[in-house]
Amino acid sequence: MSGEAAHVDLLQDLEWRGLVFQTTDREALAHRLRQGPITAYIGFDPTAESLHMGNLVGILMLRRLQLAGHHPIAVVGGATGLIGDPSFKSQERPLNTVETVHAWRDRIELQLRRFLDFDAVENPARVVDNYDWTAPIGVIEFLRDVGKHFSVNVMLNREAVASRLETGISYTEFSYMLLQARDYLELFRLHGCELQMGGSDQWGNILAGVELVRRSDGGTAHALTFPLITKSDGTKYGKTEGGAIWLDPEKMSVYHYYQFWLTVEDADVVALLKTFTFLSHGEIEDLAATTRERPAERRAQHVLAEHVTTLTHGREAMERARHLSELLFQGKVEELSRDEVEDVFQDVPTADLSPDQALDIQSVLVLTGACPSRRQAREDIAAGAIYVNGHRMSGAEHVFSPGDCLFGRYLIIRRGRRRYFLARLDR
RNA sequence: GGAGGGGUGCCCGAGAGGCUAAAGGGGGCGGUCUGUAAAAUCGCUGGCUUACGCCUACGUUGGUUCGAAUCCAACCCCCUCCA
Repeated sequence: MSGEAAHVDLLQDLEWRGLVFQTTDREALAHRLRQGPITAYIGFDPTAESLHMGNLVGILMLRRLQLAGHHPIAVVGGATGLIGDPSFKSQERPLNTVETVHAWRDRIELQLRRFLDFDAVENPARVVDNYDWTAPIGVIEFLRDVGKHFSVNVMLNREAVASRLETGISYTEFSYMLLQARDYLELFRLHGCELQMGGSDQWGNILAGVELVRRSDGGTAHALTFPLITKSDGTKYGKTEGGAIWLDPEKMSVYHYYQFWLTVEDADVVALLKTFTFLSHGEIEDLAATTRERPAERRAQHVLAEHVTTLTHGREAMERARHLSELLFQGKVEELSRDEVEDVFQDVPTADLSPDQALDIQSVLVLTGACPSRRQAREDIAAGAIYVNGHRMSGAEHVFSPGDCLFGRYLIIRRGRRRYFLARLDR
């Protein structure tokens, strides 16, 4: 990653990228940032076993901050993850067990470590767990030292909690804000942390921390939120195709991750480049112009997919995904070499079939997961949606012989324009 | 506690004894067109079956009927109003 961002004013860069939604006193924050390195944090609660693309925005915010010479802290919510953030949630969440949350926390910490530089001489990144300072506090101490600074009246008026007043909210989740506020205070005291960032849904929680720092220690703490990412039409990303865009390759293969970024709409691609890459303003403007003038080229999408996939999974994995994409969408599938099939199809749903198994096309489609049922398989074939080894299938009764298979083993199945599946015959 | 209204397929929502695997939307999946885009347009959208057909499905359990999503009873949830 090039560090050209260092030459640009950080706040202005963030604003240009559309990454600033709200801040506490903007001038005060800008002034503080100009004075010299600041310590800032973002929290990540373990609510799943992996982080997703929404979290990536925050991770990259920390990275941008670090590139600009500041000190980033990533907080994993080993404590807050046990409580549950009610912000803008319509329903109370079930409590996960301590074992589950802490297992998730460990995985998430490993993910976070990929994105930040922990060996920087001047400003190494840090990962800390709020469980470390939250678990030891006694109830009485907590209620006296933290609780006394909060007005329930104010908390009830927060937009983030408003919807829950109708459906109900437990005391547990209602307390969440105090824990997060105390995190900020703790980091302010321990590391001189003066800025907390987060998604716009975190504004209330962050402000609670800002106020606690002021009331408790008379300190000045800043807040900055970034907008939650949505498509140009206002809908959420990853709603289709089985949900979230996960950063963990076990949960979403590198190929599918690469494909997600590659197939992004023209209307969204520039905003995504700004949010998810470290490309300079000039580079992004060039790509925007290319998208406008020669959209069919999809330059911006290619650059986006390459950058974000490399960032998340490393260069080698990205190149494999790109290679697979090229083979599947440009090359002739039947021209693949044997090694390429083995190497590159790792990320595609695969069914291993024993030689004595029936190889009629309907069974093969169901076994590979290409079609949910034999009935659907027949319909898909009739609709012309099924290709095997590059040839569109027309008969629903076809039975494959080893001779139909690439290298006597492989049936490369494509459903529709771009979904691939592999059937592999055991030997 | 009392009085009403309601629970239908992935979601919303019609249906009010046979013509209902259940209108219409949305979503999803495909075809065409394209640029692995958007928009448009067409088709499919419970399972098994070449097909006739069979099975499973309208909150749950029973019942009435040749036949029930539709009628009856009990039960479980949800909403509104009254106390």
